[in-house]
Amino acid sequence: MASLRDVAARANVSFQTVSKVLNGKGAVAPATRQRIIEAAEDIGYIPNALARSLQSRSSLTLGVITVDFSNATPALSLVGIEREARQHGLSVILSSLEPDGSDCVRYLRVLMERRVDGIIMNAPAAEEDEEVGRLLRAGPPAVSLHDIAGGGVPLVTAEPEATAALPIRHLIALGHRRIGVVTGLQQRHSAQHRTAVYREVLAEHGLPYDPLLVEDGSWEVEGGYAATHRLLDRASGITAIYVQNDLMAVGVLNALHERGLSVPGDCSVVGCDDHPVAARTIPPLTTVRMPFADAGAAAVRLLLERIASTSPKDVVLPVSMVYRASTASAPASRAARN
Amino acid sequence: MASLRDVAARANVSFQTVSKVLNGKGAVAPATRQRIIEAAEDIGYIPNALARSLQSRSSLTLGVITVDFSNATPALSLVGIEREARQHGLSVILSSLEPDGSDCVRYLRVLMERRVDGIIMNAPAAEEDEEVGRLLRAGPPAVSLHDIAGGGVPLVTAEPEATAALPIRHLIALGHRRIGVVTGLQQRHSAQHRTAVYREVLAEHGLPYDPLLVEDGSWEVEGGYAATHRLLDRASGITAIYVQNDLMAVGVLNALHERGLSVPGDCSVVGCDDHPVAARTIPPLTTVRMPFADAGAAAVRLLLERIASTSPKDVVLPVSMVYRASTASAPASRAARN
DNA sequence: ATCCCATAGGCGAACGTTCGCCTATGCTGT
DNA sequence: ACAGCATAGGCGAACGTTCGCCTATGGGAT
Repeated sequence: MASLRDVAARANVSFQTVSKVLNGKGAVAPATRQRIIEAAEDIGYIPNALARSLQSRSSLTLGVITVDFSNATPALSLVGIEREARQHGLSVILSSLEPDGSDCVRYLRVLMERRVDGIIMNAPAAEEDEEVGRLLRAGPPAVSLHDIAGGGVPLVTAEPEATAALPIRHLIALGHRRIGVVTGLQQRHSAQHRTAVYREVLAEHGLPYDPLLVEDGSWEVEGGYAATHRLLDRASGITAIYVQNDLMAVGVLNALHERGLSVPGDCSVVGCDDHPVAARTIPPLTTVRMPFADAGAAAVRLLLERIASTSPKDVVLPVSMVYRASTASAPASRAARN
Repeated sequence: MASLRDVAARANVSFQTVSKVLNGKGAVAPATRQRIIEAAEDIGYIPNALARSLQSRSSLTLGVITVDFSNATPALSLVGIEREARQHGLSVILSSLEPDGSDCVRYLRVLMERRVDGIIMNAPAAEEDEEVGRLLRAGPPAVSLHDIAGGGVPLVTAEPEATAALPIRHLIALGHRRIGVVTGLQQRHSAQHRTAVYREVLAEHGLPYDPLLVEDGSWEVEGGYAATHRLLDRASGITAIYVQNDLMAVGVLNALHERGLSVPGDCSVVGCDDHPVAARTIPPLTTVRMPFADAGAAAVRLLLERIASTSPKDVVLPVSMVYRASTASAPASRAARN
């Protein structure tokens, strides 16, 4: 593979002069410049970014550590990150984690060895890992899309209160009083927080909190399906279900359909995320639009600020309700049959 | 940031000896070894992979060029790639493309500058780009998940014939004779090929091909929804629809539901991919299971072979039908109302 | 004719590694 | 007492850049 020296030999100049020309730096005579450019093209010179980074101590690379992105939501964040990084001329090194996040420290180290200019975390599984927190505070500039143990890392989040409060208020306004909840993995802060907000909003409206109405659906379609059956098997009078993501909501709708319950006639369903399929489920799903891709992009911008200066201010992005056909007023007096 | 020299100074040895110890290469006295290891830990030495790669002319990095992976299927391939790469100790540099693939050449060049050890292509938008083909043949070892203009690049694909033939044969066996098709983007080879196989299978069974039964759904939920309405508006007697991916099938099911057509009573639907939601659509979707993640992993393995030797043999992965509730025998004699 | 300065381009050093070769030391066998 | 050899570790070179400084050349002003 050709180097600056090879180009220089062919153009009869020193290799440093070639460097100047190719980077448009120093003063070089037009004729020489032309000769060098032609020589470079002739032998198909391609600069070596490794050597360049070594010397300039900047790799123009971002490291991303992410939860498994088979699911749409982390994939969307990743898309946002990648796109924004690309627009700033940065490459992205991607590391995804085992479900338990146990390999996070190892991959952080790999990123540090590769001298990435910054790190973006989207790995909720590691949100309680103290060692991860330490490394992120000590290592290159970092930004996270979720909590980091010990703090000290700027966060980009979607309004955490509103994310849960909007759909619950919507259901309460429609007259629902017994609202089931299908949660994400309950050890995740986001799931815990959404459930806590659910309780608070109930309390605000003088409604009782019934733990029988809360089931873990583990973020997955099948989890939502199974959780719904468990919920309806053991609790009565449920006229609405708040589902903490749309993927689970697909399972919820299916379970309700299996039980012969109509949505929203017998039971309203509200999801979260505004996943692409949410617009065409049967019925189309009322949900909370989450700015995943925007959050990824915002994380990159925040990271660039952190790299430039050192102002660690968090970013909070707005969420909004998308009203579709899966929610309606609570059935007059009869509860959902179940 | 600490270097080998810093560790060496602290341990009172030459920096090359530190290198030996940290890489477990040369013969070093246990006492010295210990001293060096402690020194390295004390000052928090982290090797510089950039310098290492420069010297060893191997970056332990794979470049991936992918179509936008907001959709589940390319995301799954990417997951497979990343996981397999990780298991081989390789990092992944991710570049996603604009929908038209126009920036492919640019990102290929970036990957070459970064001296990636190999490139994996999953960018159907660039499958006709001659320049991309040239670069891939001339540059570092490459493997692709789709056609490359001019060939010469090993391919990993899912049995292209079976992918379309299985669902069509299934529908014909159920007695369907007028089978609508909702295709992916028609300029994509895979969509073209599936539609061609559809024609062939019809011909095998002595059934006529009616271009009115084929509509472009552009791979997206909304595209599937709109295509279905167009299809049913202009063609009569359709009792089944073959949809070239599950995401569009969600839209198809919704459109049929809107028209008051029951699935599979009035119209059967068969999808493709076995997307996670396919198991819980209403009704659950009969579909073709596509090995996206496996293909990604296989691509990495094939690439490693190519890097080692130079045997460019393609890999073809099996697909299989998943029978669920969206298909049934054709209605006795009456056609679908539409 | 002299001085000055802008322009063009050369050159050494450094970034942090790995690799191969060389040397000093001390131990074994005769 | 000495050849022979294994062991420990030093050292130079190279990987391909960028950067800053230095020098040769030539033209204009005095």
